Amino acid sequence: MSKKKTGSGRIIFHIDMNCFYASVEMAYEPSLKGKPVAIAGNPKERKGIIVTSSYEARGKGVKTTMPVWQAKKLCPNLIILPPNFDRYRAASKEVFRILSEYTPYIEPVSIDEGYMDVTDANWPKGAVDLAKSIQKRLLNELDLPCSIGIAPNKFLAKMASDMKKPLGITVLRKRELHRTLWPLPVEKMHGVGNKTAQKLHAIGIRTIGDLAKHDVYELKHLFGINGERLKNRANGKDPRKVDPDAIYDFKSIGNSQTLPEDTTDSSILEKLLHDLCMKVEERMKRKEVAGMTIQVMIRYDNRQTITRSMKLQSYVYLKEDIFPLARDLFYKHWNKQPVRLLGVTVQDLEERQHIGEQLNLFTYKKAAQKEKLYETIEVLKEKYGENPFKRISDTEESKNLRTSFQKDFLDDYKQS
DNA sequence: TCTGGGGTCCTAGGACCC
DNA sequence: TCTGGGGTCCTAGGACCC
Repeated sequence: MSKKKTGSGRIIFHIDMNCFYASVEMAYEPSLKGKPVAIAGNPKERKGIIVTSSYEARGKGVKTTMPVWQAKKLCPNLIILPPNFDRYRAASKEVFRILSEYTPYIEPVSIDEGYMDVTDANWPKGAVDLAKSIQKRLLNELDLPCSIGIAPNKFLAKMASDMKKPLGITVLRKRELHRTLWPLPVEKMHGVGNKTAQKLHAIGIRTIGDLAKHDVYELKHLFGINGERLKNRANGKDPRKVDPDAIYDFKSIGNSQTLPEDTTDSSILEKLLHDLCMKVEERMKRKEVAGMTIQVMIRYDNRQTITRSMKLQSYVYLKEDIFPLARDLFYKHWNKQPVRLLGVTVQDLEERQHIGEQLNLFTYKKAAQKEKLYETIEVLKEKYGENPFKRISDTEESKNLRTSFQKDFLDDYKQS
């Protein structure tokens, strides 16, 4: 239903949990309330940056991504807690469970924010009252504060939720944009980061209002398709629907890690690469997906970062498949300089049941043209049953078989 | 003793095909 | 005698967000 709705007359909420990680810790340990609290990693492992902080800490100048030592200088009595992601995930689940009692049209955007299309929510007292009810329940039942933006589309709702924190409820109406949205500096706009802000300033655009009125051709020339989109949003236009299924089609799963210290020791690097592949496998198994592209990221001691990727001939999700490929990619492109961070990502994800069939169809169809491959298929069938291509890499032996099969197959296929 | 880790989307160039 | 133009796929990198 929500997907079919057109741009007119929708009521969209953006729910933004205030200082989410810090608030969850305070709900868990109420004695922390009213104190400057920050969530940060361990500085000894070079993960010591502020992830989130309470308003008390922010008041002293503590900001996200700031190194811990700097934050402590600004706020000596800052209480630093290590992140507890399981706890945050559990809290997030509770939040969305409560939201889903109001409407099924919910699109989670991240662990601590989401959109709701409440156009058809049955709430006779109106949107503001509905927002109050949601806010009150999250606070009473979970001890978690949130801000809510109410607007006719996602962009405006997002901007609205940002305007009053904590515990704000803000309505953004289209006809009032000239006094609500347009006076804001353009860098406050969602989608405008540092680089874009610089470029906009260079052509004389300082406020969102300036952007709303600017020549669309110049914007397109400078920013491509994004230029037109930014102008539209500045004018309160955003056609994106609230899509409850958006969370189900992810495009990639990756893990990366900064080393405790920069190194050129290949045994350390290989071990890290291996651990990363294990984590990726674990997450892919949990989500029951597989992917077709492997990407390795290398960040050097000077913070220069490269990514190198490889498209495969079949879907993978097992560490035994991912690791050798990731290792090859790494050694092929590593320039032997000290490494600061490594990352492994699998892209082009598909649900595993779904691709099982695809893979079979593909292999059978092509193989039928190739006499030589019949032999291989027979061997595989003998060993692994009628469906040899579906999942044959669970043992070392079958993995080798499959790899050589693929290689032969591709060579032949290319010649044909 | 500077700057984590999880993502998405867009662009641009080269290879290759017709 | 020389070389168009469209389309897709793959790869790398950049900008942005939380």
